[in-house]
Amino acid sequence: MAHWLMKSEPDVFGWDDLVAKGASGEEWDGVRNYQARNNMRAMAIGDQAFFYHSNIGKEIVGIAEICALAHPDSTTDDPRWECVDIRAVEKLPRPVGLQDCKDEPRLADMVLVNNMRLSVQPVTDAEWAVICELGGLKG
DNA sequence: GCCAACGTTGGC
DNA sequence: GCCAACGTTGGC
Repeated sequence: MAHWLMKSEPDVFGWDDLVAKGASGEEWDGVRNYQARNNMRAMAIGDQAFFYHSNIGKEIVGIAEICALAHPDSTTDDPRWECVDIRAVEKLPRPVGLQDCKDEPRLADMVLVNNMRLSVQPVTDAEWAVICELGGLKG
């Protein structure tokens, strides 16, 4: 199973908002970046993604799961843009901050650290395990 | 609120 | 196809 990381500004749409959507989840619309879109196209049902709060908090707060494959973004008529649906799975016992990632040598190559601006990123299995550990999950 | 980094757009 | 201008993102 592949792993991902998705960013959101919590004052626009945060972890609590995703939890409130329940099992049906939420359309991850509004992405206008080819790399991010390509990542979403590569997602499979059941893939898991870290949910990252940008700007406010700057930390990974929980784990979400892909519950719908990439489909046209309903917020635009532009056929280039697609999005997946995600739903909340589990909150991290301890949020993992951006600084925590920068301070962790095993995460030195993480996209979050090196290409800060990409809003939908792949996460390697090794990085996933490290962050689960830092976040207080068994993995 | 500022500004640096990055991606996209559009003129040539 | 290049590159300058512009817009957006996101940390600080």
